[in-house]
Amino acid sequence: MSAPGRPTLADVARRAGVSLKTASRAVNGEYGVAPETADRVLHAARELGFRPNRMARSLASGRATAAVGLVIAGVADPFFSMVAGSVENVLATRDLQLITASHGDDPDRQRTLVQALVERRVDGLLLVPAPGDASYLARELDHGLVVVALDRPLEGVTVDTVTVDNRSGAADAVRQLIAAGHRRIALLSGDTRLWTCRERLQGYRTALAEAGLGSDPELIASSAADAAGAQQAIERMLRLPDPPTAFLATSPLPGRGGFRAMRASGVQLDAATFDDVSDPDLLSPPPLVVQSGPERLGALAARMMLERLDGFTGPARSVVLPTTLLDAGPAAGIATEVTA
Amino acid sequence: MSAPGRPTLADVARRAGVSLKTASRAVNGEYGVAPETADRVLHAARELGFRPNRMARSLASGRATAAVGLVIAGVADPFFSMVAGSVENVLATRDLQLITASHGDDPDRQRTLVQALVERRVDGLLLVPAPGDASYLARELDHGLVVVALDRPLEGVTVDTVTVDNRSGAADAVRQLIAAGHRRIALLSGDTRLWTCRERLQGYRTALAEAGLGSDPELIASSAADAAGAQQAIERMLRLPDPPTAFLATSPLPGRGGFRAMRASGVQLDAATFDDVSDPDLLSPPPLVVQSGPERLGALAARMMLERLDGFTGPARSVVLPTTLLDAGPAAGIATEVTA
DNA sequence: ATGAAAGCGCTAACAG
DNA sequence: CTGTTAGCGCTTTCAT
Repeated sequence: MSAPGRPTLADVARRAGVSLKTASRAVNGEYGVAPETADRVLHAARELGFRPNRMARSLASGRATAAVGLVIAGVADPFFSMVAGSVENVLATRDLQLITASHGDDPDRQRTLVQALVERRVDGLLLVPAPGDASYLARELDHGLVVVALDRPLEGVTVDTVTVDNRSGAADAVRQLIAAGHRRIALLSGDTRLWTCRERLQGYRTALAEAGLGSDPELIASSAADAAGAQQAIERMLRLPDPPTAFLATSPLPGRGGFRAMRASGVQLDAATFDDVSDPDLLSPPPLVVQSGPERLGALAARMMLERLDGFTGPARSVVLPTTLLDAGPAAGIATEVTA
Repeated sequence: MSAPGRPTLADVARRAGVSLKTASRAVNGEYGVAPETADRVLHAARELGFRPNRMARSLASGRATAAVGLVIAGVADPFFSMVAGSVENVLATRDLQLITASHGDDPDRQRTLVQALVERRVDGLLLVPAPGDASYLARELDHGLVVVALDRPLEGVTVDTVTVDNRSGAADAVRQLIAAGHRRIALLSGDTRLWTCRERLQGYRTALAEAGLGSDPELIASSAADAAGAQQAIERMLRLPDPPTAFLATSPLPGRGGFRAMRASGVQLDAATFDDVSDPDLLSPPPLVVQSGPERLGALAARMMLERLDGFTGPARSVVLPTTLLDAGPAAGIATEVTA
């Protein structure tokens, strides 16, 4: 009985007895409309339930769409959802809408998503790059697309980038474990196609080398991207003649797997893990947490994007943020046991 | 040196030496184009880096925008991010883009967001309603907007809704605590403006009443929406002459607060909590977890929306899903202590 | 202060 | 098989 499609501005104009242009002016609150006329138009609009069509608007005006795309590995992942949250907060200050999409670290999927967003003419693209070449973006950049990479660098094109110093973060954590007396430190790595994981592995190796401890391949589980895989890996390592006394997990999931392994086998290890954002202090023993700071990453990337949208045209900037080492509870307790 | 704006279909047509319409057909892979001509057009498109403007497309064709809005309390919240993830998965099967936005339980903000999404002409709206009246949606429904509410009912309009049986979930958890011997069970409630929290409170009361245990106001902390508040509340309760021996938290955050309180005061309580999605089994003691199942909620709501988009026009449906009670580890241990 | 005409980038009818 | 003419809903010129 209703819904003959949505009312258009023409409908509003007709109902108010004015021209299309006058209605447009009134609705947009522009100058040059008699207060009384404007009132009449606004009234008509309200009665009709008029909602301007933003697509038509930006098509006609050539102005921006006021939407930005956020392409991440996975929305459901707490780390990335925190990134999304902080991005949203920054964007909301400018009434920019967020179109989110996940590529699940699949480069082809990423390409598809980027294309879809370009076809929607988003003003900008915030990207947590999937592994692999992304030089196809060059063409979009040429056509004026603003792209900011975050958490990982983008391969194949040069754009504003904000990452964290993963190597130092991992190295610091390992150094602290070594200082606590550990000599056999396992590494539970997430997907090694990921730049972040590879960097963290480097940091791990560096810190071990510094201390004159070679890195034992048997203590490196590089295919333990999920909790179950990591758990098995640790359980296997615990059966070694010279088992680990501590571990570093390059992502939260393997870290949790490590804790499960401890639980299942009744052994206590000192733990260090990256980016565990859900109350790591309630775990026992409380792990060392290397924090990338997802909110900080997202907020900074979003701000860099806003600067570009505001007209900044300098060369691509690259920001490398330091990680924060959170000691969820001193690891000393276990450590002394080990050294004793 | 490049970027004279994006190439349009007209540019492609000109370069390929064909008419606009032919170019359109070729680009869209429609019938009725000589293979050789199509090839020429596609080539031109590729060279120019042509990307169809979807806004123009849907404006001209009157077809849908292939975008749906997801308005939730907060993207950064793990529960809602899991909802978002499952929604995205379902929508991806139809190449629908997701525009996400958070209202932070502010009804005004929700209204603003809904309006913005309507102005973008999203095909549908998935909504975790903020508290308060939303009858303004009636007008949009009239104009053909498809709305599906999830996790909470929408006040003021009748739309497809998918929620869970919060009362039974809470009651079941409390019953189990009672069965384990507890008589003094605290309630840590999140924001009581929220329907879910109020329902859970009801369930809590019901289960206590069933067992002939009145609900003691001193054991109900209804302003403990965050972890810190809940922690303080529990710590206060522990100083009561007759302190609680267990608690039920209506949301994950208060639940975590409860665990912090236990830790800080060195007291062990049996715990039950709603929707703690991050390895509750690693907490000690492992809590009972009442699971709303965010993925299930999101996926079902998304599917209901797809049915509507596919033309289903029946009356509004309301699905109430059962919760799942996850026993992260038998609570019996502590319970026997209590009853002994 | 208001309006008529043209056009944004594309598709939808109809022709040829 | 291909092209022409409208027109989507809105904003621009440029008049009046």
